[in-house]
Amino acid sequence: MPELPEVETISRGLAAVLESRTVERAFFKRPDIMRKGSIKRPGLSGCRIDTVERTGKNVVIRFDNSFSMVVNLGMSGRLVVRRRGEAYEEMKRKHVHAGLVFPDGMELVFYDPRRFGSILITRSRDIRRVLGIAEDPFQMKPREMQERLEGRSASIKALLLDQKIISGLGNIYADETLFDARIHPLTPGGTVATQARAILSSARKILKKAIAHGGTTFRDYRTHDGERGSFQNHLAVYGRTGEECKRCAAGIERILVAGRSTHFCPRCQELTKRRPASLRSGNERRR
DNA sequence: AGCTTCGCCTGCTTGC
DNA sequence: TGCAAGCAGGCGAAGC
Repeated sequence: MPELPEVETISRGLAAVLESRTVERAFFKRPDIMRKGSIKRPGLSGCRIDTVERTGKNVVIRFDNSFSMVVNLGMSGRLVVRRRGEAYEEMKRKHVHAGLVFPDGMELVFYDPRRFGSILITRSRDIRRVLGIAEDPFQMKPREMQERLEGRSASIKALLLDQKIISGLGNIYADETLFDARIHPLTPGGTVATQARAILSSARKILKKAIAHGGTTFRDYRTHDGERGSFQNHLAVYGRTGEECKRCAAGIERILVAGRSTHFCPRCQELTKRRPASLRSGNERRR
């Protein structure tokens, strides 16, 4: 489940290994992993990798011929650099969907068993615009975040997961952010618009810490080296259903919000103010 | 348009 | 032990 910290970790690792390398050839084995709007047959042979960076939850590899390869890892996707053919010793061949081969015998492999991931090749430099996603928590101004929340009746959890509102957060870090900000996940976005600054600052704090730990590995996520992250040992609520809240010792609860399992402390993140019925969403009932 | 649910996909876990 | 059902979830599509 690569979210911003995991993708940042992968991108940094790849940047160190790939930047200034020349591509011998590229391969794309499964057409269905290519995102719609992607350039179909990009000429990547012989071009050089300028930079590897992160945009939202995407790894962006920029080439010197103005092409960019945008990789979304979905939830089980991995990008690993290995000696040619070696990737298959640890990963099933049928799940390797694309890759870049380099002249010195190394290759970058895109592996994704669940195939929720995708690849987009574009000539545009504005990746966020091509993907239709918003700034991430490090880029977004509190004022902008506030405007995006104002008048919204959807739960703050659903809005934090919406990459068009703010990018980079997934299920884990949305829960962790709301715990830190002491906001109940079912709170309608509009009612916490004025807390935009606090939400952003919580998100940044959590994300920074997670990046410092190399991200969170529950099962699938690995760095470009195949290493695990360690932030799962520092999570306050995610995956801790029934365990004690680290702040108040109440039992962490798990409910379904926006179709996602959602973890929170019922005491620290109380749904306090009663809002007008017109703002109340239909599924505030706990399931 | 806003909001919510669904379905894609595989592999691990749970329960009978 | 074996097998089916349940679950995980990013994201786009469909439905309300």
